[in-house]
Amino acid sequence: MELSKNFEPQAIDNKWYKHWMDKGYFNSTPDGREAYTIVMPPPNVTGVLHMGHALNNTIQDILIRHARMQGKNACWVPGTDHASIATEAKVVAMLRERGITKSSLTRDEFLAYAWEWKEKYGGIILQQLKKLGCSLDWNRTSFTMDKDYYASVIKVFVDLYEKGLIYRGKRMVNWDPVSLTALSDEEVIFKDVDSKLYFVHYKLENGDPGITVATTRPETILGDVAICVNPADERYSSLIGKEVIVPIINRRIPIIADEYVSADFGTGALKITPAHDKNDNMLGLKHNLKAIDTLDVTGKFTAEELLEENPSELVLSYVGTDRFALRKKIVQDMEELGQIIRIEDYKGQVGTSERTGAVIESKLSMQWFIDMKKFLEKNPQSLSAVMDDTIEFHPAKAKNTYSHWLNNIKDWCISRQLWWGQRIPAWYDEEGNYYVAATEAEARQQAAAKSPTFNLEHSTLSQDEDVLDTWFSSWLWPMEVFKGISNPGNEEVKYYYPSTTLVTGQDIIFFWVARMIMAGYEYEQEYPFKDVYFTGMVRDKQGRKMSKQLGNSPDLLGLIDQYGADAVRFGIMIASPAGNDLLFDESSLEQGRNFNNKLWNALKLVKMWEGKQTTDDRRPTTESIADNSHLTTHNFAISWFENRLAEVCTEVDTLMKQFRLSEALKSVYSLIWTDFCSWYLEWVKPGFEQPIDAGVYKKTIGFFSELMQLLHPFMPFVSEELYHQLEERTDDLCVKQMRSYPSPDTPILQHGDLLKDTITAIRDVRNKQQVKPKETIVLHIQSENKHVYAIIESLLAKQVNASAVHDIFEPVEGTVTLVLGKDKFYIQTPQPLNTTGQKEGLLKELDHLKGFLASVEKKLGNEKFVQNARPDVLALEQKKKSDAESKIKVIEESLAGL
RNA sequence: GGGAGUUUAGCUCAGUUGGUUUAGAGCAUCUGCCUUACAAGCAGAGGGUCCGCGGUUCGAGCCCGCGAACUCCCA
Repeated sequence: MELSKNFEPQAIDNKWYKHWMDKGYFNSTPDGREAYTIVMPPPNVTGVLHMGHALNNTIQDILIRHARMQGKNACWVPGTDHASIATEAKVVAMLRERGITKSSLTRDEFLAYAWEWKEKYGGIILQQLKKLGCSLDWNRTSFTMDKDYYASVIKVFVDLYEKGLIYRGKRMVNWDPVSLTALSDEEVIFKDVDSKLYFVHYKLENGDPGITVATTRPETILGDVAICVNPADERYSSLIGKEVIVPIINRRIPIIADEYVSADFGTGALKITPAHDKNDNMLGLKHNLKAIDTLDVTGKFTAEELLEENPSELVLSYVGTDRFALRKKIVQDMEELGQIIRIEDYKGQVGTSERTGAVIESKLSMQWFIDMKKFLEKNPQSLSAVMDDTIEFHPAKAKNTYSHWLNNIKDWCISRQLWWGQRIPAWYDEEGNYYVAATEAEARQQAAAKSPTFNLEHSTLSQDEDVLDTWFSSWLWPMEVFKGISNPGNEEVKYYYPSTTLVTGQDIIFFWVARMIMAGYEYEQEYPFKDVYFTGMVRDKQGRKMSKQLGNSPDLLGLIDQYGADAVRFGIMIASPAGNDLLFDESSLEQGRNFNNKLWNALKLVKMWEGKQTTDDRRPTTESIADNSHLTTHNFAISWFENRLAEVCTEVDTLMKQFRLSEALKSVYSLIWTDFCSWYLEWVKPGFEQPIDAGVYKKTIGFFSELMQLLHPFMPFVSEELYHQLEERTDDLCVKQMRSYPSPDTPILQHGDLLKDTITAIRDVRNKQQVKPKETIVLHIQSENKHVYAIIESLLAKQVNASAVHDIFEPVEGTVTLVLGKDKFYIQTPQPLNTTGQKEGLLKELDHLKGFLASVEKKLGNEKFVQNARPDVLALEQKKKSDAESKIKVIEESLAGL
């Protein structure tokens, strides 16, 4: 069969993915083998495949394929996350395009649209992962809103409520006035903004001048309940305890003192608006101040809580004005009253919604919370397991971040004012009492038992309108994908839980990793995963985050079409150590494609030998060449590569265990390209039109196959294809088990290094002497290790195009001298010598050696070093000295001969 | 404002309790090659004040202190 000029991945990728699926290689069921489990971080149903997913899932696929080839029962679970806020926003936007507003729909009608949307777009990302070659057990695909999953989330809520770990309370939340929901601190992004600092004067009751405060938010002034100064601030000590009048609304408020206020910011006086600022709220609670809310849920002015103060017409005219317009209006009105002293430019920060971009309002709101301190006290292993490496973080430095968060943990607000998600299982009676239960029927039973006015037949209960935070469902993911919550103790969860490795982004270490660990200890009394591999952020080559706004996210599917999935995987992995950001550059994909092509061409070379084999009985068989004394040209090459392969396999195994995947790939890459293609294949390659030894051919096919196996976890498609191209097979590489490798034979590897170094050095001489590739040289070797050169001599001659090699004991006149270690080479070239270049080279080398020798002698001349250094270090330094001295001698001799 | 991390060749990164030849790799660069697997290639080469300053030590890229720049997290 004719092989194409270059490797063409497109047809091959699809063919093999289908074949693997047909064979069911990715499916896992519990058996007697050790399980290797990964639960995929479920992507949002709103997502499309981007570089972050590609990085994350390539890593997981490498780990799972490696485990599968090592005889583990590999199980990689796919799935998606319902992503309340993001999905609801998408659905609302879709409805808006169709001219439908959310408020015109009932909850059920809206949810019907949401499900429709999810069915249509929700699985796209998982389909795209198939293109990347991800070996997922598709039978196990889960979704955080599946029926059982939904029920398990509700079950956990009820359970935690009954354990006293969930409470309901009015708390200051980050309110998004656009999506009309509370956000967690983690969903708020702080941005630097140019704003103004307004200096507002509050008069004393009797109309005398009072106190001036500096504020960035004058629109909240109608909710002011106090002015606060630092008790040590002498400027204001006489005013403490007096009352001032709030402009416009003319409310009398006290001047109080608290050390919280810093005297050197603004005027040193702070207005207190407990309903609209976190710190003010904290001070309000401390000083027993009322909170007066003046903004509604959409951020517009409301006078509802001002009515008992008989507000003026001016105040009432503000009703319905948006907070930013209100700021302008109130400033204008206060300027007219002469109460704005001055306005300064100010650089401040505002919190914005991660999802909608809206400026966040701090707002008092009734929400559901988890008491995280109590939860942690109940499950202290959540922290200790990470700190003592029961759960290992890669890189370990992520432990710092983790412990810092757990040690400063705050209560988790788990309610969201949305419809898409698990609805909070709390039911309210007409008197405002509430009952937490999995079903309404159970809630009714509770109500009947607790409330004398509740009538089981006639009274009605209404369910809480809110849904739970998405993380409140995904923290159960490693358990519930195996039905660990909905069907506790079942065979699957017993087999697969805890999972082996989690691969996720450092950015969700609190949102998700920490909470999964906490939930794992609460419900399975065991950690959810043994190792956590953190990926960094994907950036463009200028180091900018990838984002839609910048338009610097590459089209991944386009890249896969262009370069092939293996090349994309290679490009992503070659430079992304654990925890480091990946600076994505398309040129690394090119490197991957070139690598594919190199493999393809090596295949073409080997296939050329298929029909041109010969057996030579004079040589020892290639199967039994353990004894060095029998080494000849061909079987030295074989023996060397066999040992080199064993060495790298061991190395890769160690690197994989340490999660240094990028380095493991580098090792495989250079083993294939440099050791196999550039050295080994050249060494065993027969001359033009010559046949190859049948034993050598057989060995070469074997090596090539083993290299493909080593490469397979990283580049599954090309390796499977070549594995089948090399020989007719009845098995597939995908599930082929790794063999164990003996420890390599060091002398053979050293001989190989000597051979390679000698070839390179002589080629350098040829280059510098401008010897044409086709011209031959004659080589004279002066060495004490003649038996070593006897083994490698013919390979050496072939690789440097020497017509003859002679062992000699005396320098040869009229030749180029090359010094390597203690060995000397005299190279006879066809042209006259370029002695200047040679002299320069030798002088440079001499200079380097003398400098080196000086540094070693300085060390050895230091009495304290000789006294303190370990004996082996001392011996080494002495060896360095004698080596350098003898090399210098050799070079000086050579120079004298020039 | 608080905390963490990073800084090694033009770029991206290794460098494992301080000593293994006055620092390694890949990519990029330069030179020579259309050598019969591969120009998406082959052969060879050049390239570093290990961020700066001070300290500990016989010995520092590695340990300690101060400083600089960048990044991330939290407020």
